[in-house]
Amino acid sequence: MPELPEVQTVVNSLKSKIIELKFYKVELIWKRVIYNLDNEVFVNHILNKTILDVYRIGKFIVFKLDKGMMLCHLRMTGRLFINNGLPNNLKHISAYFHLNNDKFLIFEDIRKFGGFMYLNNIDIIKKKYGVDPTSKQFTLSWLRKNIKSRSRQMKHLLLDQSFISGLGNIYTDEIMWSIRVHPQTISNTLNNETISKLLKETKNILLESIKHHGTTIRDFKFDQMKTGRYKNKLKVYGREKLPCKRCKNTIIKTKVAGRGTYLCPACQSF
DNA sequence: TACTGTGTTAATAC
DNA sequence: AGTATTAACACAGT
Repeated sequence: MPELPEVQTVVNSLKSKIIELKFYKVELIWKRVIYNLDNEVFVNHILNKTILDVYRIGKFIVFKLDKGMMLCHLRMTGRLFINNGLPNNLKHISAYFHLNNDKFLIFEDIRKFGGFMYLNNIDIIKKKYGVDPTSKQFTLSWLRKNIKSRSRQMKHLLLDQSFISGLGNIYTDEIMWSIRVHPQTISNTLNNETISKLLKETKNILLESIKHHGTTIRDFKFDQMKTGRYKNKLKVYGREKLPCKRCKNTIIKTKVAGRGTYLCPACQSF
């Protein structure tokens, strides 16, 4: 499931191949693939626009155009890649964009939850989404203040995109394990030392995962079917019934914030 | 056949 | 106001 490192990996894989190009033709196969506008209006906005930059905000891939911007969200199974031609089987292709170098930007999405937006400016997104954990704003003083002023289960809080933008189910479990905090711990009970660890480990885990091109459990692919290697580095996610890599106790799978949650009941005490 | 997982939003409840 | 819970979306996999 694409979270911050996976989205960054897709951005990195697209960037060198798409900058300076234009959308020559757009085909929206899945009719609900545009989140915020009528399909026709969306197409008219991006057609013949030059792509000036590609970057990430939270879990959004942003295509900066010479007027406005196009955002893509992969949700759970979205794959976005450049291809020389169209695939033979269009069954899971939600949309494709014919580029003016005769290649295609293809959006494949088995579950069809992913999609696109066109925006004139980024203010709406900036207002709605929280601090990016790889940005300069993600500091100890910010984290302390905002964790202690809330009374929420830690996993719930970390998953809240309006608080920190970019984390999902895999990395929240990894972060909680690495700082030895039970995911149901209430945020305002964390001490300063633990919050420091949270800051450091969040950055470490995300940057390390980006280095390994993210985590592929099942669906995540980038750049024509390449997979991320961070799965081999996961300490707790997906390790139900296996020994904890720290204390050898058995990892359990439970439900927190409505999500499947992996944890070590011995070193993440509650 | 029925259930699960997964990101996000909307609706609802406390 | 702040927080938690559930359903909905759509589909493959079990």
